[in-house]
Amino acid sequence: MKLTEAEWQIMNALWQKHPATAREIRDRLPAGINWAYTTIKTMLTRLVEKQAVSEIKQANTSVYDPLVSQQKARLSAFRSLLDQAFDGAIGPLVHFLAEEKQLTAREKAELAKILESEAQDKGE
Amino acid sequence: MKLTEAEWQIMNALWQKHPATAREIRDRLPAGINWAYTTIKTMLTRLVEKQAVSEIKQANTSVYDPLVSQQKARLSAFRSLLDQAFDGAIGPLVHFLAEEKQLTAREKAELAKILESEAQDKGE
DNA sequence: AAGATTCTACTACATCCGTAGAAGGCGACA
DNA sequence: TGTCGCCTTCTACGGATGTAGTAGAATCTT
Repeated sequence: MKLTEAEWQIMNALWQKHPATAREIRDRLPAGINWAYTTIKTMLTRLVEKQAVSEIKQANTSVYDPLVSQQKARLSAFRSLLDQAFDGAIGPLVHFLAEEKQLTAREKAELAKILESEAQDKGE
Repeated sequence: MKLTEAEWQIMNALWQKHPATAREIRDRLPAGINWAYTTIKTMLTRLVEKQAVSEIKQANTSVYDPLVSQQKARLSAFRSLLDQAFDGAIGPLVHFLAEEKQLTAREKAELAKILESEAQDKGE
């Protein structure tokens, strides 16, 4: 399930709270995004075709629900990034993160802490 | 510098070893990608327009060099992913990685180890 | 110097993506 | 019952993207 940039916006709004109508989604889009109502509808239609969301008509108004979980969409995006930009492996990503001055030490520490405790839990 | 999927393929081949000619790039693309020579050229032209690579003509053949480093391209892709799929923050990504069963404990541990030593080095 | 090979520049074209207008249906309300 | 406001579906359109063919120039090979 590959989402486009605009579709991510919609999905993000939908995951936030659902089911939701097109208008609700629109109101929940980040400030700065001011799409016409019909634009939202168009994208919802496409997402329904893609089976990323479901649509049910209540009276004359459609309400939408995500069919793919945020977790799943994130995984897919994450894997794509890995494949495309990091040789498909965690190793190069780690390397990159370590090198990357633009991530603060705090961010790195946070990342490290959680991952470490996780790894211990599971053992390996 | 936003690269498309196909452009990443080209850039990956180019970063691997450069300068390189179109033909060399072509030969270095992952098995499974079998683009026509002219397809490579088209994309190189577009990358030159975008100023992602430079082109110098040696005799009648162009040789190409990356103008954006792999590190920079990676950063940009990483940030995009963060913004698009993880609320622009490391936190949610961490959360995701921790939850994600599909990353092995080994991968997580590896990630954690490097990040931790990094964070300590730098202090914050 | 003819022929084969290889390169470049230009053009093409289907599909996807972002974005939205137009037109018509329906319930609320004066 | 006319019309206001919101909803829906259908249609559109320019630009980006993936993919490549064609034609002619340059170079190698005998």
